[in-house]
Amino acid sequence: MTAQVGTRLRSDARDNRERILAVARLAFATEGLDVPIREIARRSGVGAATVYRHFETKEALLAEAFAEQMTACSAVVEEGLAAADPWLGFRLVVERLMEMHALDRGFARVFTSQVSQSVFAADRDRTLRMLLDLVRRAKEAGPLRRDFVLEDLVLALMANDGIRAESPEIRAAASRRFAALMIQSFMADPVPAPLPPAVRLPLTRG
Amino acid sequence: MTAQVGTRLRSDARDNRERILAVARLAFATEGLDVPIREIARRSGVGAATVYRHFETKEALLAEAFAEQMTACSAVVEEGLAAADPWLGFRLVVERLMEMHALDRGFARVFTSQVSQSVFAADRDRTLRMLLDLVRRAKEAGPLRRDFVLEDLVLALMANDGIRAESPEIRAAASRRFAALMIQSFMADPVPAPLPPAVRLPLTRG
DNA sequence: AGTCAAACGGACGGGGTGTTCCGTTACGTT
DNA sequence: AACGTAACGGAACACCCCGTCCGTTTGACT
Repeated sequence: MTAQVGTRLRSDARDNRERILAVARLAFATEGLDVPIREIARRSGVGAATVYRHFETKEALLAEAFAEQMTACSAVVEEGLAAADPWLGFRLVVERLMEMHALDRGFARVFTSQVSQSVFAADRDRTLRMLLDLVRRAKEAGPLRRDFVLEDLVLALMANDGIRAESPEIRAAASRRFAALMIQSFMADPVPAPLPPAVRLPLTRG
Repeated sequence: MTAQVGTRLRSDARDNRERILAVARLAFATEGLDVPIREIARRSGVGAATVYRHFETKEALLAEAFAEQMTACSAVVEEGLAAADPWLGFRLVVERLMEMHALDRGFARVFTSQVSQSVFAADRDRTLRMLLDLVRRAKEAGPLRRDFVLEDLVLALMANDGIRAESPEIRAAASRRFAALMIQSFMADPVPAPLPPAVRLPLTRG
């Protein structure tokens, strides 16, 4: 059973727990969700059993590892809601969410995972529902196209997750340009705006 | 070693080879690249060794299975090049490529795979290079934004691959809407156009 | 220092995958 | 019909994964 948060842990246990979480966050962010538990244990300097003593299953570890990312998403949405101009707030949310997802492969994946039973679905849906108000206001204010639906943002986020690159830096750059393009497409009366720099993907050198 | 194409195969061998290819194409298209070779062998009614006798490695099987999809891509681009209006041609290419990728998870994945050594990279790059002319003409004609680069299409295709859904139908519908959005964002002087219907993704029911 | 339960980690079982070995089958030719 | 070989397929190999068991270590408290 997962150790209770309220329960006093032995000092070594508490240290191990936090070290495992830190290692897991980094590993999942940079390498994706399929990093083996054993590998996380190895990098944490513990045995595999110790990881399982602290986290019932791999999904439990994922849930805890991404908890702060999840709340960071909520924070971004709240920031967007607080903006004076709803369209600016909406843009900010799109840009920030996509950047977060670009910098954390693992989180991006679980955020858009389709499994409704997932531990993340509830939090994600709450975050997205908060956005509904911002969307409504951005439509009323004019700049957001009327036929935009929340699912379009989900679509854009899933699409953003599809962007792969050799390094987090390149992926972030590609994601920035992608976000700018998507925002263009969400505008009711688009005024062409300059885009972030294009990225050089490992394709035709021509 | 993979059986030579020119070499006369025994009738049963030839039958098996084509059955394996057909099964592999369907499996990779509907279930993705990680369908086990064993499973493909089982569905083909042969042993695993028989698959390996016809295809040196799994990647070789992938290459051959997606060969016709690869040429279909070239055909789409040529169709686009042949269009009288380069912008219409460009739109057609984007829409058709994205639809193809939405209907074939496996092909989508290998087409945008970053491994330059990949057997697909050469064909893909040749196809993309053909597009350069269409892009240039679409820019000169006016509708395509001047700061568009070919990498943006690759970006869009990778993004399209990120769209996941429960069924191929839903994925295709989502992809259609996504393609329309991307095309909007590629326009130099966007005139808001109606979008294909929104998709109901398994998220907030609100 | 002594004690004891909490915490640990190496080894294990069960399952999966790509690929190969080798004894068996069956096609095609005489 | 007989025969040689191309082709076959089940079993095996090597590797990796998740999750658990159990004998050993170690922190905390007296």
